[in-house]
Amino acid sequence: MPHPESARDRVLVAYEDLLIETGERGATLDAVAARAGVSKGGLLYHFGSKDALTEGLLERLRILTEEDVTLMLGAPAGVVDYLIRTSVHADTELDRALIAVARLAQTSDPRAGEALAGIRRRWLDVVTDAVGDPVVARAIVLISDGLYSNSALMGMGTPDPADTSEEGLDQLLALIARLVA
Amino acid sequence: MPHPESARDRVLVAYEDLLIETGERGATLDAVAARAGVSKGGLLYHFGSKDALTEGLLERLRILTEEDVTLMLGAPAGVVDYLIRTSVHADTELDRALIAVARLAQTSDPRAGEALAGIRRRWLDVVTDAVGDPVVARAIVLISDGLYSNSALMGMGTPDPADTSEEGLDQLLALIARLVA
DNA sequence: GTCTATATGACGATAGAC
DNA sequence: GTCTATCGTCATATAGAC
Repeated sequence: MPHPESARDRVLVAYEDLLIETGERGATLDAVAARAGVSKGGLLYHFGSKDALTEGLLERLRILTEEDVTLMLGAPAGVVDYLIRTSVHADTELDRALIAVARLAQTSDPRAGEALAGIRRRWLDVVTDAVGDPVVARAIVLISDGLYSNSALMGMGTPDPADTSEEGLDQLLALIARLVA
Repeated sequence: MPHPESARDRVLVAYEDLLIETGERGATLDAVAARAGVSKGGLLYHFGSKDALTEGLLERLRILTEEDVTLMLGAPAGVVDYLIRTSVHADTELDRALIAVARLAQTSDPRAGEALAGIRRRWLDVVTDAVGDPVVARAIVLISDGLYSNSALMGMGTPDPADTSEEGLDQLLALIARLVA
């Protein structure tokens, strides 16, 4: 975010927050405006419609994804370790944008669904390159999907600590290492 | 469903359909009534409120889950084979109820989230019993979660054919067999 | 750039006829 | 058991002042 204090950016972050906390239903223009500290009219000056607001969020997700892929490719412990460890909700900027867009994807916004599918495809390609075997790569990305789904995407109360704890992830990665070897 | 033609059941199925196709936002009382072929007043005779409608759906999910666990425990090819193969969307009654409830879980209905968490816990227990190793069991259920998430829960366009095809599942199961052995 | 005020429509729910 | 009619509320979006 170039100018985090600008009203436009505050609005985008508020929209993200409300999607995460209350789902699409609660992320109304009124609520977003109140959270961002502007009036509804002020909000609609920056984003001419709710659709434009969503487009802004998708653009933000694209940018954050590119940054993440770069980090993943340069990760000291390797691509797989990076992917799995970042699959549990850690409240990073990417996490938050991803969860927010996931909320939109379920309510039949096709653009949101396509954006998520594209990101997943990107990850799968990187992992396939890293481990060689495409079936193993699929299994790894599916485990990542499962972790994400449980810890962040679905609002299913408290996720299994075995899945989200440092120790649980270590065990999982040891298991995956057996597949890659 | 005891009396599939009764208006009450038609309403419940219509609610499910609309949650799946259009998300929570589109599953309004008006839309559900129209789809079920009754008036809004007629709908509200059977379910006194939208909350009661949701409660009816959750009850239906509970019943279908019990049936599924029974089938899983008696599956000829084993528990793991059954779980993985039924993790891609196959349009069964359970699938549909599960997806519908998942839509509600994301928009902050705590009961829906708890229902899903309970089902997942149930599956994890059964798989842990079957394979012995709890870490392997976690990995298997996570792969199942990932498959579900991609093929049905998230509206992400066309899922990867490698994940949903018979052949793709066979490859995945062969990989899992290496972990269990 | 940001505000208030308002138009327009949809949603959930109630009342009461048949 | 199912209908029509209607109320109150809240959502998106517009118009126009400052």
